[in-house]
Amino acid sequence: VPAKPPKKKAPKPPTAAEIVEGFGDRGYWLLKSEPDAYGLDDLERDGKAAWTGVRNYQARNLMRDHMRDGDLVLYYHSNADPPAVVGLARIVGDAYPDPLQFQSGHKYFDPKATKDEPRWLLRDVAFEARFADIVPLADLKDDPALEDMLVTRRGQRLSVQPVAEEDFRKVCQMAGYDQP
DNA sequence: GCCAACGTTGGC
DNA sequence: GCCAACGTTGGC
Repeated sequence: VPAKPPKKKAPKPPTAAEIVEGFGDRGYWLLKSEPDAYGLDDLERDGKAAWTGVRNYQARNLMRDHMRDGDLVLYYHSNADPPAVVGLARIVGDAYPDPLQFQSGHKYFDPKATKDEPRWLLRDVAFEARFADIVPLADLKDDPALEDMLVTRRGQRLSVQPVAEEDFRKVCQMAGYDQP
């Protein structure tokens, strides 16, 4: 009888669903935004913004089913130099339909969405803080403690990612930001 | 600008 | 339900 192949030691990194399961009273997230499109500067100026334009089902489901009022957000600049977590935001209120899905001709128009059966939802997001020291993606990848963060994983494109509380705290620490 | 890694679409 | 083609994301 051939021996069983040795058990692979490689521990499977947690999925988004598993990270969400670990949430307590408050959830933690990472939201990606391109600074040229809507950066932390814009959110600071506006104070609060509707997080429009999410057109990915997994991201939508996370926003709809698992985000809660008061959850905290790592604000991440993608397509930036360097890509980095640049500050904090906060989820405000409940999910509601993304109005852009109904605007014919808009980039985010969805012909299959109706007001009775909207397809895309969003949340409002409020400015919370700007990090004195941004935390580049490269630094997140360099830290073994953060290897379970979705954003550090190869090929991960989700623009709405749950973050484990300990990872959230660690990133704040790296940013020189005292407990939110 | 390149391109790997995805997600979506649509023919069959 | 399969899967090739296509479009997008986003680091590098």
